[in-house]
Amino acid sequence: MAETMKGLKRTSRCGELTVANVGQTVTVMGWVQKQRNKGGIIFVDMRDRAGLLQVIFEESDCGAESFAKAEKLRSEFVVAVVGKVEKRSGAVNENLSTGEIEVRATEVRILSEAETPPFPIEADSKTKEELRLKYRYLDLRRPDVQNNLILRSKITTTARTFMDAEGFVEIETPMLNKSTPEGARDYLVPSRVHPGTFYALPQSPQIFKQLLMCSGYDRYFQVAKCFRDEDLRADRQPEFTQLDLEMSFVDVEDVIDVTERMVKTICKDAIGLDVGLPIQRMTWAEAMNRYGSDKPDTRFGMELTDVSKVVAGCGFGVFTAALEAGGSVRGINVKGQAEMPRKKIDALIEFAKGYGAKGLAYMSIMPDGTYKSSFAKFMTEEELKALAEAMNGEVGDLLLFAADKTALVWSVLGALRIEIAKQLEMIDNDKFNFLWVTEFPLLEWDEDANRFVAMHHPFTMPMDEDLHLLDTDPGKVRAKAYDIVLNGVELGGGSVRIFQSDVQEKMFEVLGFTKEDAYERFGFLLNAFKYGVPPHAGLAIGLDRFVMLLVKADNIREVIAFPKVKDASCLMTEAPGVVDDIQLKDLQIALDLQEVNE
RNA sequence: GGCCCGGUGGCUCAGUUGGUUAGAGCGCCGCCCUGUCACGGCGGAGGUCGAGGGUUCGAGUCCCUUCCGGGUCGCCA
Repeated sequence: MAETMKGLKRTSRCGELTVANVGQTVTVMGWVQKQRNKGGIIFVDMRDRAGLLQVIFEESDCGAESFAKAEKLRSEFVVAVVGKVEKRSGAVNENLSTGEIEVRATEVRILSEAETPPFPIEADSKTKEELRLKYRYLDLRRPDVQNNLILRSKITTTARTFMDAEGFVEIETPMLNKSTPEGARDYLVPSRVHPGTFYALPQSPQIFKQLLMCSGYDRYFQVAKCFRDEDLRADRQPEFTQLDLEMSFVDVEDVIDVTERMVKTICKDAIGLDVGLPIQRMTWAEAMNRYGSDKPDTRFGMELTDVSKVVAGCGFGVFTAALEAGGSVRGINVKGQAEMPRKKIDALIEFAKGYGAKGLAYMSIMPDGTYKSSFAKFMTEEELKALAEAMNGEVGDLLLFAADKTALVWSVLGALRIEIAKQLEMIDNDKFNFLWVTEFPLLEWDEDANRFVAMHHPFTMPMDEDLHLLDTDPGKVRAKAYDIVLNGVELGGGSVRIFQSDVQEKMFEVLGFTKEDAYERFGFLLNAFKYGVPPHAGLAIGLDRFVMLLVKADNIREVIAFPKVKDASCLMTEAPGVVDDIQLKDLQIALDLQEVNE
């Protein structure tokens, strides 16, 4: 039934034609968006990745055979049309880029017929994501997803061009690697040739790019696919892409400089956004104290205030107990929300509990100047007044407090601050606030493992002025590590790497690795360092998140062609799947599946 | 693993304190229509209410279990 395109050659995309093409005879090919049959005249909207084009069929132009075919056209048929570009004699369609013109068909061929799709192929889809992902090949026809992927392609091209001009060499690193537990779970790939052994897919090209520095490539860049077998989120997929770079003979400033110029170039190219340089910087300590987060959203205020000193010795046991346990009491001031209904406050308390808070203390400054508070009866009028003043509380404000271990207080208020800002629509969606967060702690204490773990990774260089603390007070050591944050989302991060073996050994020691452990896992890197290693540093930017934020998508799946769903499966291919016994036998793998009950 | 939200014709949704034969818009199918573009007119088809069990005279609605999708905490060096 379907016809061939023999003898025809496409002359342009549907959406690319303009008034400049009027008078030309063109051949266009694409999908039928919509057919409108008026009887003696038929309008067909054709669609390709460039946009829509109206084709007009009249029997006097195209002959009886083509007219009969035009009558048969249904949505998503693939057609080739030969015709002449004309200025519309009817009304102009303001909504279309091709709205001033149309193609008067002289011939049509039906290259492929189509069943009615399970959901409409149109922008701003209202269809359930489940269905869209099952038929992703249809969903990918929709103009908004197409625009996202086309923009993504443009961004990687811009990044490559920029990095090339800056003297970076793009080098591919292996997908099949040795597993180095520590950090995220690895995706494992069994080896057939070496039964019982496994490759691991890379969580990042970290070690390889450091080795490339040892090998003298000086400046490395890669659009790198990475894999982490962890649970998904709206901005997290098990496989994702990083704009990954590493540089030799540099320090923090050099990496920040080249990165922010790359980011600026990409933003300008992709969406015409001017990013002012230098990008604002904030130390990790300042970010935590002001925003309760190491990736603060600076598009709105409502910053945290430490009131530990103000409430010290007050009569409210929840506050004093937290302080005695070495924690702190901090609050946020929700301006003008003194009258927030009890029900909404309770919901916020529940929200805080989700982050591990035992509760939230609140205090409203009423219009008559009195305080309505969950803890008023435990405090004197003077204490309440001092607290309100410390919070810059004015009439009409709602003050919310958390008291606990400081890390928990930060996390609770940091999350609460964002939740409230969303509820009260305090966030300007047109803003793109970039921020560098610097001077991260080198280590963090792992309660479960009862030891320090690297906050970034074990090759991160301590700050020069904190080096001496590595022996005496490792928890206080700050690292030459930096994250770039956009609108409260961690866009990327990196660090200066340790290149002196004595510092590296000390680091492993603090992490509780024996020399044998260290060599077992990273021997090739440590050995490489013996043969002349340049000081080096690098960074990686999450490409998927970057694109997501630039197109204002609300999840990362909108900028990935074939994403996985929450449980890391693919609704279209149904991956992961079971494999043949023959394949398993080849790999000498026996399954030992546990019944999942309880 | 925990918590929260959702699942009703192809799509998006409505469905009251449990009560006749489960509705709407869009889409789809047929006929008509020479300037439509959210085309229009006339007619029509299409539903195991995610699945299983229970309560009840009676369940889309209440209860239990389970599957699927989303958000989030844990997790993500």
